[in-house]
Amino acid sequence: MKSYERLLEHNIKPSMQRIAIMEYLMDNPIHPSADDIYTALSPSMPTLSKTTVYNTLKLFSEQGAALMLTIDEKNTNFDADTSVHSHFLCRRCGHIYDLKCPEAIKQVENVDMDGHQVSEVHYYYKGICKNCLSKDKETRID
Amino acid sequence: MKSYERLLEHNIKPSMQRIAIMEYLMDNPIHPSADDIYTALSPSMPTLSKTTVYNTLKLFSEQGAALMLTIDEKNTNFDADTSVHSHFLCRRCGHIYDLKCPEAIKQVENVDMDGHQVSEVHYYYKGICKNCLSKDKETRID
DNA sequence: GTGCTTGCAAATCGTTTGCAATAGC
DNA sequence: GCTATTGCAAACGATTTGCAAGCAC
Repeated sequence: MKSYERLLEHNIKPSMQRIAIMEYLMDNPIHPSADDIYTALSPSMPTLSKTTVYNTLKLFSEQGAALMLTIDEKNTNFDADTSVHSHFLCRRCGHIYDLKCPEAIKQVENVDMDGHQVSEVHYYYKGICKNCLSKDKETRID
Repeated sequence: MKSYERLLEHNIKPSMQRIAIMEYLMDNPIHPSADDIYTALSPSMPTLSKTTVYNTLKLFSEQGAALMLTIDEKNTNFDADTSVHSHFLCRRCGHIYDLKCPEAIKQVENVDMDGHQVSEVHYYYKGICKNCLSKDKETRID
């Protein structure tokens, strides 16, 4: 069970709840919010509380086991993929896409940060996603 | 008066409140929150309401006259400098620093965005700032 | 049984909404 | 006078807190 090992790797003591939340994050790379996770797990874990979801996600991000994304002004979103990559938020449909981090950027970390010690990097892009763009084309009257 | 012209440039009809808020943003490039701005202006504008500050900042960011930063999970911060640059948040003191956007990154926009139409770019770094680092050194017992 | 984890209910707080009062052309 | 802007009070909603109960070693 991958999620279990993932917790150990990040010095997080496993519990039923923690395993379930990590598993959900790893199996559903859709950048869910705390509420999304609670709603998804609640049916199969009726005693799960939202507080536990919040506590657990906070723990994960502190331990580096998940990324806390603040790309969407309305919600905090979570990502089990902690490798260096960028995110794109569609202003129309609200989806968050993963983007390869452009090669040019990868070199940049820890270089020329003006003396600050960097431990987290977030590259956010916002606009209209290609799916919403193509819907525009379909319905346009030329 | 610079802030007045700035509003016109972005098709924002000037008003006392809008001018004051833009002026505060331009004169205080400390990435204030809505509440910071309200608190700062309130003494000299006793009838100013927080609602107006929120409405105005929303308008500014929609019109491209200011950036809405979501680097800090707790607060939304605003920046009158809309040129391409990065931000660094110190986890210890909470300050947000402007950073030159590394040359390598500047080229990247609108390139290889996987077909998505990008209208906003946010580069966020988090960690411990150089000032907090040097305080650590002073008090360390070697 | 000690300490960590969980979960409920209540509180918090930044932000938004509804709507009436006001200002500007 | 008509339209946009402002501001108050109330609502909202995501997240946090206090604390009691449960679990694990």
